[in-house]
Amino acid sequence: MARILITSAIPYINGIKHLGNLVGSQLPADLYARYNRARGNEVMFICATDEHGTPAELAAAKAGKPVEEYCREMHATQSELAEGFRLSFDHYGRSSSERNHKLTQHFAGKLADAGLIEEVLETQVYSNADGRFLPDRYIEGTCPNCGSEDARGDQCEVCTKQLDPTDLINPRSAISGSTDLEVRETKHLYLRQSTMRDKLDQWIDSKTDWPVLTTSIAKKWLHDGDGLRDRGITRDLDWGIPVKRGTEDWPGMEGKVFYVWFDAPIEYIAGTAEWADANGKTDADWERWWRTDKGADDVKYVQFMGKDNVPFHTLSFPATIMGSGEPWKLVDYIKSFNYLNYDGGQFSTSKGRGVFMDQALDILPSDYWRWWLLSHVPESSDSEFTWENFQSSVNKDLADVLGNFVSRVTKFCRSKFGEVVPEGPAYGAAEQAVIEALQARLTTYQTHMEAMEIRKAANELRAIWTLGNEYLQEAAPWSKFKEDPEAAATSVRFALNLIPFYAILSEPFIPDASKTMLDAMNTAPGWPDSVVDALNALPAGHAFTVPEVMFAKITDDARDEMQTRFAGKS
RNA sequence: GGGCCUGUAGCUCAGUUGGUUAGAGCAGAGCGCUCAUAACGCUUUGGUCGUAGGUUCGAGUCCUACCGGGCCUACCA
Repeated sequence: MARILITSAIPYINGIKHLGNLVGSQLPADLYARYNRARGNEVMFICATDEHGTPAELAAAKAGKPVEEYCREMHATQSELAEGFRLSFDHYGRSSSERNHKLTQHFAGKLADAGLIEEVLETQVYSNADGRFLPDRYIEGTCPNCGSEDARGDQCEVCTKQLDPTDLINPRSAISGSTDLEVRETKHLYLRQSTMRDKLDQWIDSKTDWPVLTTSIAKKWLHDGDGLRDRGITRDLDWGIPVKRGTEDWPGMEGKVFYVWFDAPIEYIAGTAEWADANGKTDADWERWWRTDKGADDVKYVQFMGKDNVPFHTLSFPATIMGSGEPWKLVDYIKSFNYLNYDGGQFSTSKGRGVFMDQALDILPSDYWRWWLLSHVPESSDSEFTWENFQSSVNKDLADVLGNFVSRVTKFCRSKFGEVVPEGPAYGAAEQAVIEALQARLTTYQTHMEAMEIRKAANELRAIWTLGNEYLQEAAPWSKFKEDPEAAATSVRFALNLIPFYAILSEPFIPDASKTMLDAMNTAPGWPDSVVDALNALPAGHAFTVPEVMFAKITDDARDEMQTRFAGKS
């Protein structure tokens, strides 16, 4: 039995996430977690909300709430939505937790002890009206290059020229519009990750099986220009983890907090500690996942994330781990994803364009979304959500191929034999042929799931469902029944046995439907290590019930209505 | 500007280290079945693999240029 540690990139706190966010990390991570649990592996699956940073403060201010209260409420909301999508986290933590405070400060202390922290005096733009330092992109003004009036402090979107905030003509705060800005000196801590470049480079080179998307981004950062640059890990903000060196104050850093990208990945570890706290476990119980000196040697650690998160997970976080000099677990595999677009463009929170997690669950059950999203997950390039495609997948794959299979088998049995598994002679050549086909496809399915080739796994699963319909067509128990009811009974018994088999294989993709199938068949088997045994599991005389329609189809009218509703406003 | 990814049938995508007639699902056409959510099964029509060159006995697969789409570019997270 293997031990698998799984983390999903932690979603930012400032609002409800859209389907693109969901499919880019949490959903595939959940698929992998469910699969590994089903195979009998010991799984620790951690996610959390990422709560610090300027946008969180601004979102709270906009909502008219103290930032702490805002984050607590949004965490509750996101937790609820995660449950709605059946994301099976062992713990859904918060980066603002006490555990993360302690651990982040601990890492900073260790890095400082190792000589990897440098204090840097820099100048930044301060807004008197807003009472805060402004990140570069929160400063707007006229572009000195093209004259556009909405250039940002980091780059002009019109002419794409890279800018420095002080380049802007008539600079103003993007938050308040105030022009009462001044340049102030402020001291910050930098992580000297440039000194670890060669070590990180070798480490990345050793990961030959990682997706190209992952390694190419890491390589770019390692070798672009002068190579990996040092990175500021503190900010002048109120909301965040106070800068401390371990448990000691850090002279000169009073009133400053750690930068969200320093503390966010540490929350993976802290979140596991939160799990222990929440479940009456000891420190040893979470440390055996993270400390190679305390039992984590045999752990396989897999991270899931969108491509925008790759630099932090391939470079900054490993630099933190390695630089600490302590035996923390490093990631073994990074599965990264491209973006999901929406109907010919991008999802847009501000324009209300696209489907957000809460809306999705209002419209249709989570299994519908899970199936479409996972079977179209943007693995090799950006992919696109269209309502036609969604409707076709749901109606064809779920309703027609799987749902209708369950329906036709159970209803036929009920009308001819009652709601019990009929007997009939032993399986013959026809059944044997199906068993062999299933065994081959099951092996392929497992290979894809283990390799996290999600689209291919979904295709294989669909092909496994199709085998049931092919069998029925060939066996035609409705014809046999007229001359040889016993032979028909065997066919029906075999087909009924396929239902729990399908339920188990499908569970990582569509957990609710899986449960419906198992409940209807009144059974709860484990993973089918042997297809023959699995298809003999339900004996003659076993009672079952005919389930309700498992997947209602999406009509053209409903589809058109949703397409209009979520088109957004320009 | 630089880097990376991507362009294969109407649509969504597979195509392992270059090797005989380029595959799947959906959509379309035909046939069959009638147990089932007018569902299912079988057969079948669609592609000079973005364009132009090059390497090779042989290229969707490697190289170059160009065209199109996307992402990243370190103070949004």
